Amino acid sequence: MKKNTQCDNNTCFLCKSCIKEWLPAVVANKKNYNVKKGQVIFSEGDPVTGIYFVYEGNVKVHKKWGPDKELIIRFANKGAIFGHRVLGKHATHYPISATALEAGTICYIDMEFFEATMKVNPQFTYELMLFFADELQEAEKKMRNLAHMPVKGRVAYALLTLKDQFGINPEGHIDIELTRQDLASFAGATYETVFRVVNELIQETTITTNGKKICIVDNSKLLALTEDTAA
Amino acid sequence: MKKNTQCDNNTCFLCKSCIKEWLPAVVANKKNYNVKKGQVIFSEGDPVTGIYFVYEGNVKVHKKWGPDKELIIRFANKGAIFGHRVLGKHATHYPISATALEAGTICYIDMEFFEATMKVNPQFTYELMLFFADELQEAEKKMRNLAHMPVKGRVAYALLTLKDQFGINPEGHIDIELTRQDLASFAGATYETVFRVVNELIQETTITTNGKKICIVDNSKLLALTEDTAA
DNA sequence: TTATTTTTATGATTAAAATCATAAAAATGT
DNA sequence: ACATTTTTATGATTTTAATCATAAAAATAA
Repeated sequence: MKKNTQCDNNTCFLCKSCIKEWLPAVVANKKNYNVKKGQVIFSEGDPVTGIYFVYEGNVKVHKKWGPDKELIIRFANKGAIFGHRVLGKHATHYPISATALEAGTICYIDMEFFEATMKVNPQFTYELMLFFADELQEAEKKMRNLAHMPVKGRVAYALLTLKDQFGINPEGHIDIELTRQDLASFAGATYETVFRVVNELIQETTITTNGKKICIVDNSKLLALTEDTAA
Repeated sequence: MKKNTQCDNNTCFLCKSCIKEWLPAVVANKKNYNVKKGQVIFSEGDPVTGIYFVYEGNVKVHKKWGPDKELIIRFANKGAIFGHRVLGKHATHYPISATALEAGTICYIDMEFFEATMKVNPQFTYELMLFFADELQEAEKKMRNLAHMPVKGRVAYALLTLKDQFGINPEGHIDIELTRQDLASFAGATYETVFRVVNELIQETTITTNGKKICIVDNSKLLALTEDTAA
């Protein structure tokens, strides 16, 4: 990984949540890397060495199944931590992969320093714990959806999640561009099925698309599709 | 809830992870309740008032879908915490339900005291964070399984998980008795499908059953069914 | 700027699992 | 001990979504 662009030490979850006196230590220990589109940052099964933050760009966190299937667990955008599942007791290898969706800059903190950070910053550890609790809630909802919600609902849910995380840009579309395959992997379905479902949503004027750009026209319709009363 | 059996203040995650000096405060603030089989401890959507631990018995944590479907997220057995997802930022209502699988005793800690406990016990908060990280890893694996693994693999995975959590009793079977419906809800499939899959597993002498008792005969076969090379 | 790879597009077919229907057995409450 | 509810059992049918097949368009690399 090329090493040049430096982060501003004021963007990521770590810099924002640790006590100010600790920042010089962070600066001394952090390593910034430039990543290019499609670059694999770490891969499922790699031995754990540290934890990452996004400074610029977007990263997908995914878990593979067989040679050509995967589920995208979440996206990490500006400021977000990733690779943190390795904090658990028996975590010696990354249980997931992380891949850059576009060119950007990431920040790497080795485990040793990260653990010192937690010891010195109980408030940070507390915030991390709260963050995990939120992620767990989200994960549980997603599990339930994968088990019981039809694909159309899951695609609707995926779009709403993307809107929440990335927002709507001035042109009115969700501010991230994913391939249909990535959208499918995020919704937990195949490319073909998601392709068809997206077409349906367009037909019903629930959304409009322009290449990879997606615009939510009828939010309440999407929302309705995620209800357990829909089906 | 009836209130009689008292816990020994030495079993649950809280009592074991907080500093000893804090125990009297715990004892003063805890509330023990006896629950009977099938009793709903709290229900999805109820306003949050506190956090729970299991002293005796087993509890299922589940999330509903429609009027008659659910996904069992996990089981809480002796010592385990449950209801803890409410720690997240915007958590004012329980995102899941908890139901006793058998008669037992639970311990209730109100949120205010639980938050004080975390403030006073950074080590406890740290352990909680690690526990969450582990749960997240497990949740991600389960999501991936629900998205891509066939039902047979998911049932195999469920049985292995149950074995890990509850162990094998002297008679040689997994030390928890679930209805087929609960096993199905845990695997994220319907009763009928799981019923058939269990029959297949019996035919192939991978497992044997005796009513609700399940005995794993060929662990490696079950394990193989959970591999992404199986399908 | 041409070649190669990736992404989108779409129909046809198959497979997996859910749904529907019904009955017997077991467990539980009174 | 009997009535009621829950759980197990199993076949038939339907639905959903995955798989297979193929081609065009778009993006990227040489």
